[in-house]
Amino acid sequence: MARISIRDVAIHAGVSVGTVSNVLNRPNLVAEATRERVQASIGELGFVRNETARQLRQGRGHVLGVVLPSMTDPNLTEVGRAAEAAMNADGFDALWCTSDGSRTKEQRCLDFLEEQNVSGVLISPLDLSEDRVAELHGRGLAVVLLDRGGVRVCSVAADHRAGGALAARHLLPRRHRRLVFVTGPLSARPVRERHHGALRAARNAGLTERELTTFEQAESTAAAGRAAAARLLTLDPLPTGVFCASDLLAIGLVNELVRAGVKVPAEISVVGYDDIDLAAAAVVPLTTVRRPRADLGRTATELALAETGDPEHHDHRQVVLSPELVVRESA
Amino acid sequence: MARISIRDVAIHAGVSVGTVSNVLNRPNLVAEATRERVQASIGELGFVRNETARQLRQGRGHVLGVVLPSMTDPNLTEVGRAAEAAMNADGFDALWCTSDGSRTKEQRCLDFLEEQNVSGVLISPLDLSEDRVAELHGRGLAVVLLDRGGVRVCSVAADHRAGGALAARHLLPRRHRRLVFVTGPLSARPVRERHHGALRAARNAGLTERELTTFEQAESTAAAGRAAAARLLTLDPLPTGVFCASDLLAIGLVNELVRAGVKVPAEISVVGYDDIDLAAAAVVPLTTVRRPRADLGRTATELALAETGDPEHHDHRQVVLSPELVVRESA
DNA sequence: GCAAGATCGTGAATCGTTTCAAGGTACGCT
DNA sequence: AGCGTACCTTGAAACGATTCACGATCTTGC
Repeated sequence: MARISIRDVAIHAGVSVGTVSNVLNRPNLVAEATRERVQASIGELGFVRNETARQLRQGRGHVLGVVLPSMTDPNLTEVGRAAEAAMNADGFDALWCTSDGSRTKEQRCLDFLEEQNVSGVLISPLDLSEDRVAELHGRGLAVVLLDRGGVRVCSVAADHRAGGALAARHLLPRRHRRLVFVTGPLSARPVRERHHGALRAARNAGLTERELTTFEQAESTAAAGRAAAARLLTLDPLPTGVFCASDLLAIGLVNELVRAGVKVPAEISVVGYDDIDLAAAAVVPLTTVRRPRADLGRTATELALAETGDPEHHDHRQVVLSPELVVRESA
Repeated sequence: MARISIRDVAIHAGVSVGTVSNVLNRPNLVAEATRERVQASIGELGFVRNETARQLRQGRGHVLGVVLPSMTDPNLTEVGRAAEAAMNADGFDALWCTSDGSRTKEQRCLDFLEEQNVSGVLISPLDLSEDRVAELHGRGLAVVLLDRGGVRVCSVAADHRAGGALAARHLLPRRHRRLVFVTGPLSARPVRERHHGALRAARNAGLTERELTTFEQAESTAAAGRAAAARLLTLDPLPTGVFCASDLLAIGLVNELVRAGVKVPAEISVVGYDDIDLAAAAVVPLTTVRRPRADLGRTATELALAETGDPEHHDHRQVVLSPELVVRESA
C-alpha cells in the first residue's frame, strides 16, 4: 500500500505540487476554487503530510523532546504534561523519552532526539550528564533543564532548599525537639537540596546534631517509607517530627506508623514533599510541600520556544520557582 | 551553526558520500583503512546521522509509537516501559504520546505518529476510536491494541472479566453476603469488564440483586475511593466485602474506612485491582488482582515487530493474558 | 603477461516536501 | 491598443540520507 504523496494529490486535483504545498502552508495565496478542489482531493485520497520530508526541507521540525528519568513518577509526568500542553498551544509536538535512571539510556534518548531533528529538548538530567547536555546545546538545539540549575543553558527549577526549609520550619515551632529526616538517595540533587534546606532551618532554630537524625533510603517509594518507619520506631526516645523528602516516602511511613498504633500527628508529626494526588487522600491527609509542577512545565516550554524562535541573541535564564506549604492533618 | 552532513564527512575524509553511507550501514563493504579514516572524521566533526533524511529515503523508520490515555497511570506506563525495553532490544525506538483522555488529542497523536513515519503503533485506545485505528492500519502501519480485543488487528489484553471474577470469588467463600462494587466510569471497557466478571461470579454464587450494590465513581482515584467509602458507611447494614476496580480506589476507600474506625479486614474486606507499587505499602496491605503488565508490553512489541517485519502474510493475533490474585491482608 | 574475478569506491537518482523566481491571466486605466 | 498591477500557478532546485549500477584497482592462476 503505497503512501499517498503530495504529488498524487496534485495529479488528482489537476494542479502542480507547488500549489498543493501552498494549500497546506499558505492557503491565502491560493484561489478559493483551487483550494477547495485540492482539499477535496486530500480528503478523498486520505493524504497525510510526510513530516519527515517536511522537516528535512525545513531544517528543523516543530517538535520538542522531553526527557525524563522515569514515566512512573507522577511529579515528572505532570511537569511534562503541562509542558506538552504549552507546546501544543504553539503548534509544537512533544516527543517523550525516558532515561530510566541509566546514563546509557539517557544518551540514547538524546541521540534519538537529535537524529529526529527536534528543535529543542526539555530534560531532567541525571546528575552526571551535564557535559553531554552542553554538547547538545552546542549543536544548536534549545535546551532547558528541568529542576536543575544549569550554567550555560536555560533552566527552570523549583527551589528545593526553600521547600525543605518550609517543611522544617513548619515542624519547629511545635514542641518538636527531635526531628528525623527521611530522604531518598542523596546523590540526586533535588533530594540533597531539600535535605540541606531542612537541616539548615533546623540548625538555625537551635537544634543540635544529636536532635537531628537522617535516614537515607535507597529509593523514594512507599515501601522505603515503611522501612524507614520500622527503623524509626526503634529510636528511643521517639522523634516527634519527621520530614520526608517525598510524599511516597511519607505515605509509606505514616501507614506503618498507624499500623503500629502510633498516632499521627498527635504523637508524631509528618511532613511530605511533592503534593501528589494521593497526599490528600492518605489515611492521614498529608501536610506537604507542593512544587509548582505545572508552572515548571509551562515555563520550560516557553523558554525553549523563545530560544528556538531567536537563537542568535537569546540570553539564558535560570528561572527559580517557589514551592508552597500545604497544611493538612499530618502536621 | 550548520549541521554536519554526510557530505561534510565525505569531504573531510576524502571519500564519496556513498562510502560514508556504507561505513554507516554496511561497514563490511568498506576497506579497513577507509573505514577508520571515515570514522575518525565522523568523530572529529561530531556528525550525527539525520534520521529524518534516512527515513525519507527508506520509507519507514525503526520507530514504534506508544499511545496511552495518560502518563500518570502507573499501570499503563509500566506496560509502555516493558514495550520500550523490548523495542530497544530490537533496535527500535519508542515514541510516547498521550491522548489525555480526549478523542481530539488522541487523533492528534495518531496524526503526529503517522507524519513521523513510525512503522507501527501500540495503542491503548479510547473506546470510541476503533474506526480511526482501523484506518491507520489500512495505511500500512502495524497496529497493536493494548488491553482491548480488536477484530481486524493484533491485540494484547488482560482478561478483565476473569480478574473481576477472581476478586469476587475471593470474597465470596468468606462470610460475605453483601458486596459492594466500587468502579471508575463504566464507559471504559476494562472497568466494565472487571465489573461484569465480578457481578457474574457473585450471581453464580447465589447472591441476589439486593445483596449487590455498585458505586460508579467519576474517576479511578484515591479521592474517589474516599468518597465511595463515605457513601458506603451510610449503608445499613454495612456490607462486608468490597471489590474496587482499581487499587487507587481501594486505597482511598481503605484509608477512609480506617479513619472512620472500621477494621479492615475484620469488619470489611477489600480487594483492589492492578497491584500497583503502593498496594503492598498501604495502611492495610492490599489484596488485589495483578495484571500482567510487563508481559503485556513485551508481547505487544513482539506482535508489532512481527507485523512490520512481514506485513504481507501476517495473521492478526488476539493474545489474552491472565491476571493473578495477590493475597495480602485486606481480604 | 593477461584475462577473469574479487574487492572497493563513485556518483547520480531518489524519497516527499518547501521555496521561490518566473510565467500566465485578467483586469483596469490611459 | 498598450501597459501596469494584482493575483495565481508552475516547475525546478534544494534538504540529507540510501542505493545501485558501474568503474577502477588489485589478485590470482595459467
